[in-house]
Amino acid sequence: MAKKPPQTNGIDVGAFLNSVGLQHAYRMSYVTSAVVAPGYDAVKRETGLIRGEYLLLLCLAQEPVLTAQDVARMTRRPRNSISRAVHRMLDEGYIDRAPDPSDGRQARLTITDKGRAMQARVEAILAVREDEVFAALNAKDHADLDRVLRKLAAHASGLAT
Amino acid sequence: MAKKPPQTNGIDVGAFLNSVGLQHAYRMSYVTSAVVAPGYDAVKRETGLIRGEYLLLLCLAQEPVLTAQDVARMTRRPRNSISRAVHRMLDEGYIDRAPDPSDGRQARLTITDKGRAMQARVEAILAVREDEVFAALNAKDHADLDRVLRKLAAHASGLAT
DNA sequence: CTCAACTTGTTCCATTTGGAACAATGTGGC
DNA sequence: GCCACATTGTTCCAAATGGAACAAGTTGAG
Repeated sequence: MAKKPPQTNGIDVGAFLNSVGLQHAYRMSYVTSAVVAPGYDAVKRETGLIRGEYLLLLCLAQEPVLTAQDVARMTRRPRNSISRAVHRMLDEGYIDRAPDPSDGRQARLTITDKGRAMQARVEAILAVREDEVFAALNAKDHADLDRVLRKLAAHASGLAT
Repeated sequence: MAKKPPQTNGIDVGAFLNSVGLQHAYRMSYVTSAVVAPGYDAVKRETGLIRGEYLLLLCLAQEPVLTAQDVARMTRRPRNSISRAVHRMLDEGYIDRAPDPSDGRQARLTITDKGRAMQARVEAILAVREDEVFAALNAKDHADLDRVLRKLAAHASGLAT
């Protein structure tokens, strides 16, 4: 089944993207949209979780203990979004929260088994779309992209929010 | 003035990003956030334009004539967002609209001189943040990233919305 | 020609989003 | 010890967002 060509009124989106004045940002943003937005929609449709919520689970699946603030910084999302997500994930039993004995302001968040199961489900959903988009790359492309993105992510994490 | 290290409670965001299970998507999304979100905020603060609005201008700066639908596809944004943007940009005198004589449903959008001036201003604002983030890359990184992103963008433009 | 199916642009509405202010707690200079 | 200042998590609220339904227009099969 042939794919409909990405043309509209003679506008070729791919060609357009290759002529934008900004260096990489627009193209990167476009590709990100193509991966993240449909993945986000699929996760929401299939699990009911919204972005801040599954990001919280993904973070807690990587690090055993985090504060809400940690998650906010790791995901570059505002604190109040994470705060809401924490409450909903607590209600669902996907995470636990315990006051930090050494700092009364913050709470230590951990993922539950139920939460870990949901996180695995979410990652599987996200991986489908991701694989579709990155299927265009060969081994060298993958390696190069990986190298550059690691460098960029490390650098960007030091920049102001 | 030294930059505060990107650490919080022992969580190194850069290291975290390099351990995420998803292949490229999360890192790419993170870097995109680091470029696009602050750029978006800066544009909004300095010009009052929101995302759909300046994307519309950027598109029209590249292609002399577009329909609202073209812009929606090029930017992967819903049509109603573009519709709103068109009305506001018309009110501001940044674009013109003329009915398409060959198809009564659609309208031909073009950018005005005033719009082009604003678009240049927006691109300058966006470039500042972009340069900051991509400053971490050397010439080979740039070339590799460019090559891979072009490939990805071309491929993604053929995928479903 | 006719009618069903489709496309464009729009409005309506519920949800998501994030800035700002806030209380509670911790920190550091003196 | 005390007090100004910073930090965490929260609530409130206005704005942005995107799905759904819609009218107007176009297309194509028969």
